[in-house]
Amino acid sequence: MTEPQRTGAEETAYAEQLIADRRAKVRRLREELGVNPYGRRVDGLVSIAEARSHFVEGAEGADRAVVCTAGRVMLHRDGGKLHWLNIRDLTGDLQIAVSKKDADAASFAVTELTDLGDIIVVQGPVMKTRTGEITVWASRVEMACKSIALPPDKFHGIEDPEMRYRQRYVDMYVRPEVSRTFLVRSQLMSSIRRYMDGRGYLEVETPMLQAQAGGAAARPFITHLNALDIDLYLRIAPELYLKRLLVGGMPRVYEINRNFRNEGVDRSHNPEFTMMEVYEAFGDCETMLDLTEGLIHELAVEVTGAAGGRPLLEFDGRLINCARPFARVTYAGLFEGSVGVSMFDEGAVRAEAKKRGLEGAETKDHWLLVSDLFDRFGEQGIDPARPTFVMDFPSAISPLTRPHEDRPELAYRWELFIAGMEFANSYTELNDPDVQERKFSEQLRGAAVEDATFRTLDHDFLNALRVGMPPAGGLGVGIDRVMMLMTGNRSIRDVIPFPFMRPEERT
RNA sequence: GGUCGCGUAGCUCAGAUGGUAGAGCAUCGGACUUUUAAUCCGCAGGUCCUGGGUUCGAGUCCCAGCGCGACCA
Repeated sequence: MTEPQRTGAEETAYAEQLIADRRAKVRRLREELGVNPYGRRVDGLVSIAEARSHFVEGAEGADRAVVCTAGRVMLHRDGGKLHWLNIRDLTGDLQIAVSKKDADAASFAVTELTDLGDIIVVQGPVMKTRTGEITVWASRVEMACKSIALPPDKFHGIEDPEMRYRQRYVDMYVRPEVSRTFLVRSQLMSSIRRYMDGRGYLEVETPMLQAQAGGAAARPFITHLNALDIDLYLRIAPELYLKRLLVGGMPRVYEINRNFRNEGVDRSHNPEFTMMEVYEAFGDCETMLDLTEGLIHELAVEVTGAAGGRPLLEFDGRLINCARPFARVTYAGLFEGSVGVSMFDEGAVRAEAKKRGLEGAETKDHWLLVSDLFDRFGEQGIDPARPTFVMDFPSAISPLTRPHEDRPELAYRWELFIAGMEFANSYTELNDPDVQERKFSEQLRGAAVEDATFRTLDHDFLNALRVGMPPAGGLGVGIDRVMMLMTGNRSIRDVIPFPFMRPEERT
């Protein structure tokens, strides 16, 4: 580590001067105009979209609708005795004209002290200018909040991706499509819950602080409980607790919440991410497949408006057809097609792994090599433009999954791939406590040294299975990725309002 | 982890071959009652990411580091 770098937290003398200019206007509003630069409660406000909707073609004078609306100042054209402003809220933009003749004197004085980034309240009739722009011809203007921060370029906005994510609150008003994404995300979250609730699934909440981080193969974050002086893990998956609820007698449960994985940060991975997990007693992975296909299809129909037809989502430069049924391929078939050898042939798999320069081609477990090869090359065999279920994963890499009766190397497990990303993962759950215990132990032995510290046998979970869990289907859906697909954003950072960022160093 | 690219005014960006650091927007002062990235006149604004090196001279070339991004493993 060397000297911390200079950051945007420090201001140059010039930036300080620009801010001082803005602070001076705060003072002038107070001292010269007797106006509170930070506003007051306003009743009867309408959104900008609603204000625009009140425009009546041909209406003159008193026939014009008078509205009261508010927004952030995006543009300000000072014409001396006539000011033009463009304001913005979540619903859109609106032009405001403030004429010295038609606005009251206090309002006009406030307008003269209005800068880009301020939030103003405007009242007046809705009309159209001679160039056809819907405009509120202000009779009254109030300062709702004076902004003393320096606004970004009025035309280019913020271009630096880092600053966009760090100052998302600026990014959101500068780029309407950012706010729109979060709006759609919010609506789709409701839709997902409606879909699940409508099918009789109960939404539940299970621990995020766990003494053992189980239910997935991932490195956990470690935290500390002072009261007991013990380390705890942030959960990597809710699976083992949701299954306990099945043991307890809940027939259909789901949880939508954050999981935490101490791994890479890139375009499709955030350290904390939102998953939906679902368990259904007396179901299996086919039950979950129907549920998943229906959900993705329904959401796609909702965002495209393609009622019942073929919802086509534009993503990463291609159209993705979410019409049912989705494609199905087998893991073994995909493996053989992409890698060129049968995954069941250990010798051939090792030879191929060596040829392709994989680590541990001679020493690693056969099925771990298969998994490595599949992750690296197998997914290339999937048509990215078609949602595709990859069926029948190897048992050896699916420790919580029931094996096929007639072919125990294969498990009743599938994953859903769309546009080269994994969207969902589902099992027919293993409910034989003895097989489960054996598989956990095998997995522990196979774990790398650094991972072994996190992998301990969850004895209470095994006890729950001994009490008895009904046969069940289980499902995990990566909600952030669903949102990427549905909103057409290629980066997970664009569907998470505040994605993880390296903390800024301050000197 | 690897490769490539980027880092210059508050913001967005130019700065061939090394030779006094530029524009637009924003700010500040002035003009303007139908503008819409308003326009016009004027002023001001710089740790060229950091450190080292080569050179008479480095924003520019070299080395190292930091940060960000893209692609790849």
